[in-house]
Order: sequence, then C-alpha cells, then structure tokens
Amino acid sequence: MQGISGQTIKRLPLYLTYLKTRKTDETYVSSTTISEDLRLNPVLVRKDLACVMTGKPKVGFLREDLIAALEEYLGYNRLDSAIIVGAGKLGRALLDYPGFDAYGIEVIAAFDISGDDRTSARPVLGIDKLDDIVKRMHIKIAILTVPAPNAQDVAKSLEASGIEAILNFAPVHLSLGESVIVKNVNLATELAGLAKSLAEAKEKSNEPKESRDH
Amino acid sequence: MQGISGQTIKRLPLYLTYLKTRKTDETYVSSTTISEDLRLNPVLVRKDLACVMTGKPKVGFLREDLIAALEEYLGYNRLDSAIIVGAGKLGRALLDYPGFDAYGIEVIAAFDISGDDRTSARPVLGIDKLDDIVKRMHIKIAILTVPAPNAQDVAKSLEASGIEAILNFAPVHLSLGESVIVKNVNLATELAGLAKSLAEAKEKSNEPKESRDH
DNA sequence: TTAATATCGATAAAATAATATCGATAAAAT
DNA sequence: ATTTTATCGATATTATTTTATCGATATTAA
Repeated sequence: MQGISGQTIKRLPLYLTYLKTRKTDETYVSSTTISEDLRLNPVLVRKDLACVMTGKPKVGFLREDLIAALEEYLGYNRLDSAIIVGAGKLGRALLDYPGFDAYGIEVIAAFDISGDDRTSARPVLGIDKLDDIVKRMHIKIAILTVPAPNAQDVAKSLEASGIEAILNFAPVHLSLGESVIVKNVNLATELAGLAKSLAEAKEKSNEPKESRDH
Repeated sequence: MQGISGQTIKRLPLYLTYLKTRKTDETYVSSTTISEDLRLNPVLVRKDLACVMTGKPKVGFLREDLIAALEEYLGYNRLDSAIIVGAGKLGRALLDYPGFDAYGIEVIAAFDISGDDRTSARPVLGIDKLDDIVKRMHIKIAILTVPAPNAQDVAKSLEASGIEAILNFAPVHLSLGESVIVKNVNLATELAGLAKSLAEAKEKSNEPKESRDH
C-alpha cells in the first residue's frame, strides 16, 4: 500500500552514506549533483528522495534535513539490540565492528560453544546462556556466523528461542518458519560476483566487434 | 547481447549453495523441488536455470552437472588472485575466511600500515610493498577494509597500482575512474535493513485493518 | 503398445521499475 | 520588473522482470 519499491529502499542507504561522507559546507544538495557523483539517473534519484522528503525547486534538498529524513525513514534512530552467534574470526570481527552503533544497532554479545571470554569490549558467552538472555532481553535479531555445517541446527534453536530475524553469513540455505526473516550475506559470492563482472568487462573490451551498443 | 538479467545472476549463487548444501543421494533435482524449498516461483527457477544448462523433461536436472554448470557460469573455476587492504579485525577475519577458496578466489595476502606480520597462515605485509606485488603478480582484485576516512585515498592508490575491481567494506562512496568496478558491502546497512524489515513485518501484523492484500 | 503423468521450454500477459518529457517554481541577473 | 536558469514534481513512455499458460517430451505403468 505504501508502495515504496524494494529497489528504492536498497538505494536509500547509498544516498545516506554519500551525504554523510561528502565533506562540504553547502547547506543544499541538488538531486542532479547526487546523481552525477553516484552515476545514477537524476530522475531516479529525485523519485527516490521524494519518497522520504520534499525538496525546494531551484535550490534542492536541505542537506541536514535530508540526512535526518533518510535516517528516520530507514529506522536508524530506533535502537535495536542484536546478538552474534558463532564467535569465530568473523563473529569476533563483527562483535567489535564499529559501524553498527552508527546505524542504531546495538550488538549485546556473542555466543559460542567455546564458552565465556570477556577479553574484548563486548563479552563472548557460552551458547548455553543464549536462550535465557534472548528471552529475558526480548532480542529479535541475530547475526549468524557459525560454520556452515552447524548453521541450520543453530538457526532452528534461535527460532525456538524467539529470534525473528537472522543475518546469515553461513553459505547455506536456512529452512525456517515463514515468520522468520532471513537475510543472506555470502562474502564469497560477493567477491566471486565481482570477479565475474571484471572478467565480463574485459571480454567486452577485447571483442568490440560483437558490440553494437546503440 | 547475452541478455541475462541482473536479477537472475543474483539468484544463481543461491541455487548453487542450495544444491551444494542439500544433503541428498538423488541424482536428479527438479525445478519444482527447488522452487518449493527456496520459496520461489517454479517458472522463475526454470527460466534461471535454463540460462545455465538444459534439463530433461520428466526427470529434471542432473544434480552434479547443474552444480558444475553453475560454477562454470559464475566463473568459480577460474582461479583469481585477490588482496586485502587494511588488516584490522575485519580484514584479518577475511584473510582467514575459508569460503573464498571454495569459490576459486585465492587471497594472497593482506596489507596494512602497521607493517609485516606473519603469525597467521597468510601474511600481513606493509602497505609499502603493495604496489610492487600487485604489479608483479598482476593482481586485479582488492578487498578494501580500511577505516572509512582512509578509504578514498587508499582506493585511489590501488587504482594507480593497477587494481581494477574493489570489494569495498568501508561505508563511503568511492570516486574512481570509470574503468574500476566497485562493489559495496555495508554490513551495517545490511543489518539495519533487516531490522527495518522486521519492524515493517510487525507493523503489518499489528494493523491488519489496513491490509486488503488481495 | 498405449495411456497417464510429471516436467521442461517457449510464448504471452501482467506487474514492476527505469527513463524521458513537460510544466511549475523560485532564485539570480539584466 | 522581466527574463533567464536551475531544479523539483508529475505524467507518460519504455524496458525489465515476474508470472501464467500451453504444448512437447520422456518415463512409468497397464
């Protein structure tokens, strides 16, 4: 009903990081500027931003307001708690990853079969404490960084404990109930996809006879 | 010209991991089975798979061949070398990440201003050695895990050294030449997006009066 | 050998997303 | 004050993606 396309939602964080990292004193940004820097269609940018706030003709969008509106819309102001399950190298890296805080996600702790370890800023706890903590603190979001062979079983137990959304780093397909939202992040395929794009780009430049790109 | 949609390409790794992790002795898989397990439209699955190989009516797709074809298509058999730039927690985690090997990406080494460190299986080298190694080994792919404030400058120097594709973990927009392929991975926004999806799903279930979903 | 069934593949239709165009508005310049 | 210019917003067009439908094919069983 609110009719915001998934594609648009995917681009909104892009605008946000762009606006945030762009060091400038200008109070206004125009959609055309953004589109040029991000190499997107200007109308597309305008249409996306129109979902979030309205700009002023001739001047553009008030930069600070736009950032605030994007953060508001994306729900970054809401403070969510999350846990990490699996304290291997990746899990521990994410446990100390500073970026989550900035987007309003508070990572409480990591859990691992190896048991307690409080040498880091945030604790690593034994997996046996997970169920209790998740229920007591009403945590709904989990980051899953266990080895692939264990992922399905662990995910099932997370579901049983009341977790409703899982960011899954294990390269397996999780079979869970319909109500659980699963978002897969496969670092290997991201990289492999990049390698493929590169290979394709090279092919194209090597065989320009085939290209009739008009 | 080869007209494979971007959406399809995004789904192919999904099929691959599904086929790989699905423990079964069956030699054949049907597109309908896949679509049910992955909760996709069966025709969509069939159409996607048709880009890669052809199945047999009545029996389905030969499982091993399908895996091989997907890997072949996605270029996982080609062995690419990559480097990691920025050996913080995330960079080191990725350096030892076992998943890349499986997809035909060989991570040679990580580079960091902190200098050499060979305590891990793969070396962390001083950033001063980067240019030489990239040029000597003709490395084209870099994984960028430096802090956000340094990302743009480092990326520029990578471009100068001959890197042609960057998997960027820094939450900033990189401004580089057109020929450099940049793929952004923002772990924080992935998680934030998940949190938002969860919030939306709850809203929907709380206010069913608004829903006229048919 | 023939009929029934499950599955593929191709074509068509519907839904969704991206782009182009045009008029309106407000700031700046003459 | 009027013209010019840059930008937004809305509508319309085009392209892409997803879904539905139909016929063909091979396997199984009678």
